[in-house]
Amino acid sequence: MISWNTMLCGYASNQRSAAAKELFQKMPLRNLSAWNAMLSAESSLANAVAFFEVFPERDMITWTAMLTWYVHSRHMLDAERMFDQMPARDLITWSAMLAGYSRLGNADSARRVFDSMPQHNIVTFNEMLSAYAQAGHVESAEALFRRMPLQDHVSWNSMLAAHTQSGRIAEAKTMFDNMPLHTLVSWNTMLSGYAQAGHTEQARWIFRAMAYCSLVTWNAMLSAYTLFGCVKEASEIFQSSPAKDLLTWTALLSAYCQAGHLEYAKVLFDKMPERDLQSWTALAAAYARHGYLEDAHSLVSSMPAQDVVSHTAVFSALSQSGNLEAAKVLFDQIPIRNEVTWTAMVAAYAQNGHLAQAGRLFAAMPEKDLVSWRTMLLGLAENERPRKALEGFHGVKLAGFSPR
RNA sequence: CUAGUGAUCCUGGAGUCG
Repeated sequence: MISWNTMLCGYASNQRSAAAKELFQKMPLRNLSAWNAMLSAESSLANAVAFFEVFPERDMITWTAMLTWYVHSRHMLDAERMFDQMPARDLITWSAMLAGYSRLGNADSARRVFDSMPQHNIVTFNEMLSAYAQAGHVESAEALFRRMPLQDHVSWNSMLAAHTQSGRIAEAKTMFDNMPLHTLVSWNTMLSGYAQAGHTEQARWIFRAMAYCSLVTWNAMLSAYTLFGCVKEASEIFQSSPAKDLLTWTALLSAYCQAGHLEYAKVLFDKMPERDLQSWTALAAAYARHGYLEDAHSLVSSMPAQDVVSHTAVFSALSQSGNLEAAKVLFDQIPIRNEVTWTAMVAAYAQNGHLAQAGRLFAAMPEKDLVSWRTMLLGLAENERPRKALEGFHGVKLAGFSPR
């Protein structure tokens, strides 16, 4: 029984869901542990939901595994629903919820969960740390890092990533040099930190210096090139990488898209062994950005699902095409909007000289970030409203951003 | 650090300026 379950988990961690299913069905008898392992090994949220429905019995692990499916799919409302419905919760259940808000960069909700949970352990501290990092609150992350009762390699790596992801590459380097232990993740973090900061040479150097690497390493090196439109180098990395996953393919796809090689992009897209929302969006956005709005629309309508990003990608291309009327119509039609969507609409109004409309929309935005402020202020400045722009500049500080 | 199921760290898609 134990060895069956061990094999099942092996498939689960290799994402070999079909093999897991086959094994599960061949098992002479299946206990609850086997069912739970199979739940985690499912291939998609939809399959997991269906499988969860047919469980003969459920324990806390079953519920938490299902909740984790929702968390990984970023469906926090469903996760909350699970959390409320389940008969009992333990620290891991709480921790899974915290992880969900952490990934979304929602530091307030994360903090609320963190403060409500019955106890803390190293994992929950790490999750809260990472929530601050994700939200860009590096100082809070540092404070927590120092305050935690002990730090393990995950804490160090999270803190390291907090620095690289906020562009503090010098601090990251110092931290890296002073860490008690370097794991593969630490190396990968530094590699992609240099890559994102545009220090491609340094990234390359690390890549060569690494004794062991993983698919993540290859993908990080790939995106060091795709980020800056180096199609040639990117495809060389792609060719030489020993394994490829969805991220590998999508990274190369977006390199082609960025460089405007739409025909290559399409060929690659058709060759991809699997696609998800992000790969669909990359191609659709490229079509839209290069003026092929029809193709973008037809691609989008054949997509299996849509989210804020895919909607916004097509919308923002339309809003930049000069057709303000069509943009207004689409803006109202989009089922989900976020600050990016709103900002695109504000920019479109401003660029067409409709400052009053832009201002009204800006005031009505549910969330404003630094980019939205900059868009509004530059809109005012470019339309020769220096005084209003200055007033707005004051508002940026009031909103708690540091203006640049 | 070494025997079975659930939680935390690194890689891909959209907006402004650059």
